[in-house]
Amino acid sequence: MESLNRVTEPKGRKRSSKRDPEANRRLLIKATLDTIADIGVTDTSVSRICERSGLSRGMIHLHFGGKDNLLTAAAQHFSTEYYAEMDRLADLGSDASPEDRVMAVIEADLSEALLNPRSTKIWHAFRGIASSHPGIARYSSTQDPKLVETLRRAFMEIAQQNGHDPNLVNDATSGTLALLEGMWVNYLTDMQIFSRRRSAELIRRFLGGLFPGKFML
Amino acid sequence: MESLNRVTEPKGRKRSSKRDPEANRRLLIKATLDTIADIGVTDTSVSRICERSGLSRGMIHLHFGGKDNLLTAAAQHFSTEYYAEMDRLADLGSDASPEDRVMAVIEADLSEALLNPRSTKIWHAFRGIASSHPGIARYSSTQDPKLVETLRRAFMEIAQQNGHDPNLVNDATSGTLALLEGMWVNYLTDMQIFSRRRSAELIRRFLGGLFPGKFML
DNA sequence: GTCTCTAATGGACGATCGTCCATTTAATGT
DNA sequence: ACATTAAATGGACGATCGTCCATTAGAGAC
Repeated sequence: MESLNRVTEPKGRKRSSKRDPEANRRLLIKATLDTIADIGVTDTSVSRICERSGLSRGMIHLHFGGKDNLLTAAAQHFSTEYYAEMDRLADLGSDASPEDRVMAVIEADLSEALLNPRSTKIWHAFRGIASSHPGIARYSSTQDPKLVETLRRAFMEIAQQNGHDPNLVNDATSGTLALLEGMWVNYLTDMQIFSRRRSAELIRRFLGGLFPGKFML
Repeated sequence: MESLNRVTEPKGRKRSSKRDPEANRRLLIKATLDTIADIGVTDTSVSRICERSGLSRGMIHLHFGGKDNLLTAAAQHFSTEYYAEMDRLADLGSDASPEDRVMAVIEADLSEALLNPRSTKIWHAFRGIASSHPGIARYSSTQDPKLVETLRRAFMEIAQQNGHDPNLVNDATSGTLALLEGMWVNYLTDMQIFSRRRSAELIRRFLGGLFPGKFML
């Protein structure tokens, strides 16, 4: 964001310990997400966010201009963080086999780092209000272009070894994302019963059927 | 509900045209669901529900004892209606082939009767607040026992013709429901792009991979 | 008609909502 | 040390929230 690196800033110190607007901005966003995960969007009010962050009530209007903008910023932050973590977990080098790369995405999406009580609650809360909140809808899509491209490229490599029809790659990509979506819902519905391993193996099995001879255990 | 059929009631007349508590109950539930679909759960207030139903503000407390109970009743009603319509659309006789029965469920779930703007918005709105609203969580599951059993039975018949491992049936059932879940999300995210036909064919393709020789076009 | 009982009304109520701003506090420049 | 500027505070404000209840209206029973 902040494009100018203030030349007056000495050493590597982060400003001067107090009065850090940027840190407070982030603190508010974090408090918002935590509150949503704890008590739900419906009960997430300005007062509640402030009391959790330890900041005063005026800060939201000061830094975001209103509650709606804070919510949108929180949704954007959450989405960005999610895909950044996905990149970190699933980005094997391009020397890895396409099957391994696909499975890396699946296992990353089902890992505790991405799929946990906090993130599922936040994710579904945002999705639930997205229809009536255009600003949030922009960040509640599961079809991140980069992730889609990663999957598509991998499936393409697998498919062109044999002679499959062109829609196969599209279907494999959409189907994989849809299956993962379903797994998140299963996790939200009953976290006790849910098994990350079984979920990953289920998806592998579906892909194995789609690409005979591939995705075997 | 009303266990006694008041003997004094003449003919088939519905009470006496005015003063119909049961109708008002249903009217309130319908107004609640419509409001949620229109402006979202967050903005769905007692006042808004009443103004839409044309009834007075006291009715909610009178018939449901509070807003929370009304919301829960609305979620239950919606869920019941959904599965009733699913039954109506997908219940081929048991003389139909298991493949046809599975595809009937899939096509029903993707039909305009079940998958439309109103129902997707309501469904995801309820799911979004389910985590912080135990009463609603009970009706936001996608794993309706009867529907699961229908699919499981059909996949069982398909599987036991060949000699597959026992987990195949469970995986096929869970996977089909997960894929449908993902399709609903796709529909919510972008209704313009969504295609019912392509979605159904995608799921069929995945099942075709799982059961070689079956689910062919 | 009168009595009885319940459905239904609509406003009162305190609590809380989100917004906004006068004021205070802290850091920087001179 | 003082002036300047930005960050941060916390309470005032009107609007709206959900609940509750005194009251009115309507439909049998007698």
